[in-house]
Amino acid sequence: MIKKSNEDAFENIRLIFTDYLERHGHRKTPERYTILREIFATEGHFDIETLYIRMKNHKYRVSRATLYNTIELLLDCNLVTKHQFGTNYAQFEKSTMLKQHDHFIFNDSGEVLEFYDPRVEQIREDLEKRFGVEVTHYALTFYGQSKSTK
Amino acid sequence: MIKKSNEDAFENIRLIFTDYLERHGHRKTPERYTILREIFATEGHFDIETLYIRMKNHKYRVSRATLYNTIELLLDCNLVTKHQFGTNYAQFEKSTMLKQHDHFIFNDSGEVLEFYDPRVEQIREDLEKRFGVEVTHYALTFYGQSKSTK
DNA sequence: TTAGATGCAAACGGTTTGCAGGGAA
DNA sequence: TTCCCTGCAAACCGTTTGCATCTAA
Repeated sequence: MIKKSNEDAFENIRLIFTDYLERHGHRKTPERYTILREIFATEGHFDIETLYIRMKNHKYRVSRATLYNTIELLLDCNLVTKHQFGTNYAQFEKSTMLKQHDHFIFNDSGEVLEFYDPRVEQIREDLEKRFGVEVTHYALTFYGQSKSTK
Repeated sequence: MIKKSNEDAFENIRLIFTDYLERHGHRKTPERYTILREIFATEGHFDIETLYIRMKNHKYRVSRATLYNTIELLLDCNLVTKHQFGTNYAQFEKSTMLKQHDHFIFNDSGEVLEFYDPRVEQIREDLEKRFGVEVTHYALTFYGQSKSTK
């Protein structure tokens, strides 16, 4: 399922996860690696229910409880990022750790566009100085629609 | 409860709401105005449950269903703004329509700081040009903690 | 008079929890 | 062998919905 050219990259992800599990005294169960693999084989954003269905379709025996549990670990070691785009359920995406980006959400379809603007980083730095705080993470999300042709 | 100096401002809010209700053929019920008053007598952010408890304490007979219903109307006429700060429940605040601002959330306490940075507006404009979209609203939220004294 | 609004309680749906059985170490 | 982890199902909790009653228009 994963393209040959991505095998090495995924192997690296695996190692990061393994290292995290070992350092925290967590067991390296097959379920955890299966979930990791499924997530990194997925493009774009996903929610727990979608992931659950997808894994069921792939004939993996997995429970929602384990999905929630494992996602928590993946968030903790920064392999996955969590979003709350104004809906009542959480959405996730695998972290690239390379390309920082923010989101534009289409009001009608919920479709997600990604963009990057370096000025966010400046805002963050000024904020930290102004209030004497330390930013651990942030979310910048725009909502809207295609420009109506006037 | 509302200071004399704010009476005029609130009267103006009332008029905006009345106008909205009339234009949309909605009834001007006492419940709706009571909820409006309670919200505008509140500083900072609130959630539905908190508002419900507060109104019960003030001996107002009100149901959660009506709160959700009325909040929907207040959102629609831009008198109230909705936030989803990563929790699984929504938070709201009365709109000032004057001071645009964004948020910093303390990871531990959930306390909310407000700040303003004009560069967000520039990012928005560039985004609209770049993708040919129209932004209806947005959210910029930073999360973190007080800087550790080194 | 009557259609829209309210209060109440049940239903809904995403997430969390309790627990018996299973498997990594 | 130990006890952490899993699957399952029930519990949880914020939000939505159904319905009988009420009331603004």
